[in-house]
Amino acid sequence: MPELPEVETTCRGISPLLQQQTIKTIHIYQSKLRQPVPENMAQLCQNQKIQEVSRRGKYIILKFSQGGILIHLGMTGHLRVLPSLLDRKKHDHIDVILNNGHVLRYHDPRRFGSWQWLEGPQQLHPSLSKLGVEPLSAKFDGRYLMQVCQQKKLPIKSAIMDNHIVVGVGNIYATESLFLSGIHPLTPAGSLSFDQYKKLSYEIKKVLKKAIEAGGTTLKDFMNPEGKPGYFSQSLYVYGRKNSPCLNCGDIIQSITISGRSTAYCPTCQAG
DNA sequence: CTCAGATCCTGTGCGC
DNA sequence: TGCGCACAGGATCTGA
Repeated sequence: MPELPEVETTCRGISPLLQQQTIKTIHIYQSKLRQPVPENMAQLCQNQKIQEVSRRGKYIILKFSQGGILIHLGMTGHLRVLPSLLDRKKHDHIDVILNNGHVLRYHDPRRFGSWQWLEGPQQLHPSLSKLGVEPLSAKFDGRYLMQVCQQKKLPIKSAIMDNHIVVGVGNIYATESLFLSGIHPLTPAGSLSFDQYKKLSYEIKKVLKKAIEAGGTTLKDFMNPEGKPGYFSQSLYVYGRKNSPCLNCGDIIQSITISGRSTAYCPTCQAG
């Protein structure tokens, strides 16, 4: 389940292997992803030179001199650069073959990901145009969070998971950052104190940065077929710990459903 | 406008 | 041991 840190790690991992490389051809074995891969994707990408590999929210962008590819890993997507075309496995859906023989391989069992062609100014693409601020940017702080949550009655957890407000905060890190902030996930978004907005934005940044740092150790694996990049055995305080004792106070971790997502919290540490 | 819920997909892990 | 089912969740759409 790639969240922002995993996507960032993927981006950093594949970037040096793709930069300035030219695409020879693309093999699309399965085009039925979350939305169909454009039929002319391979054609559009042929002989294109990858100028830059970047991330926006949970999207990875391969930029050409004109146009580019917009990749989302969905729930179970992986990108890996391999030395050759050998050893294709089940659920390997797309291969981008470079002139140097290396292969950027997309693997995605659940096919929740997407590959879109990017045309014209990036920021105008429908998938990018409405995205909120980057959580690790200076724009994301207590003041911003307070401003965008004003008058909102939906749970604060739903608000910080809303792409239009802030990108890249999925269920795991939303759950964790609320615990670390001592805020109950059902608290109406508009009713936090300024100190709570500050604390929450700070904890979101902190938990994401920590995860990215942990991911740095797996960067070398992006060129290793046997490696397992992108997933961190990070210590989680509440996520997935339903009915276990709180690591802070010993109370039993509860779980509720918010917007269809399981949400663990400590009734004592997150009372208010 | 605001917000909740359904939808897409398949591997995993649980109970019986 | 094996079967069946609930569950996992990001983005997008629908409808109250």
